[in-house]
Amino acid sequence: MKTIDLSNWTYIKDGADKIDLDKTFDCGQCFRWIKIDEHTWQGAIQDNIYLISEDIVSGQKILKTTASITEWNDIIKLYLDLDTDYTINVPSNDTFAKSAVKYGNGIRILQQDPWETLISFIISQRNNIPKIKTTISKLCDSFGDTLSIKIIDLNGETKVKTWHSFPTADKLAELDVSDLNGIGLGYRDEYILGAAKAVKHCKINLEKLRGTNVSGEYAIDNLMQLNGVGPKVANCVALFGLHKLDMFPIDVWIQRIIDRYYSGSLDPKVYGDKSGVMQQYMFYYIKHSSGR
DNA sequence: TGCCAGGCAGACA
DNA sequence: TGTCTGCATGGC
Repeated sequence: MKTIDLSNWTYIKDGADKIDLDKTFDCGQCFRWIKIDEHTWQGAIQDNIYLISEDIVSGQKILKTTASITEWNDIIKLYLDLDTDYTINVPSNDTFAKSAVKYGNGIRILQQDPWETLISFIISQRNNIPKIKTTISKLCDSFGDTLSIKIIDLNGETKVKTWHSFPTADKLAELDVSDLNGIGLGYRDEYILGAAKAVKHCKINLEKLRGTNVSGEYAIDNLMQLNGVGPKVANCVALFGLHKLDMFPIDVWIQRIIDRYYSGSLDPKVYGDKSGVMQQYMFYYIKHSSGR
């Protein structure tokens, strides 16, 4: 059983100024990270639970984590994408994009599990973010493996908490539509089962699509072979699950921006090979600022 | 109570 | 090829 000792944090200075945890975990790219206090987020990476927190020490921003320094360097730093340069050259007359970059600064595009991302964004269609989170949580509680974590608090008292992993493709592929009643998937239930069977039977290989030698366009063509996966969901999976940072999902919010600020037409290529980062800045900006 | 949500598939012209 | 419509569910 994994133990989290809240009196034993690992302190990280390197890269701390590159990330804003609130923006990163609350910008709509992931749905299972939970804010447990003013500065701390809890989530799972590769079925291990971690806490990550922000703090100020001697006037300098630092990160604190319950992970070991080895886990940080080998797993979490990569997951948070802290080694990637997010510099974007914005055209000088593109005032909306400039504002979005400033407002969204600190968002990192997480290197999430492709399978979880695929199912999460199939669920996302015609749903709002609170509903997406509720539905995914029910799916995990019903069909994920139960993980137990021992938490030692600051008083030395031990509590055991349970957590459910994201259900595997093999697990979901065994199910019938009726098994998904009560999850709240609505008409998406058959899309989920179809995707699970496609992955189980190797009709689509998400790990292969994740390869750096595979283009975003090729990945999207493959993803759209799945019933229930259209251009928007495929772009989100490519960006958030396959880490194709040049993909630019166009949802109702981005389309609203394009209509309002770009006279109905915007070529994401103007933002270079990090246009997906720009897309997320714009999405966060329009949803959270008074500019909406 | 009614509106709407990080869309999609299928029908139709 | 482009446009239109129905779709399950629940948060607000």
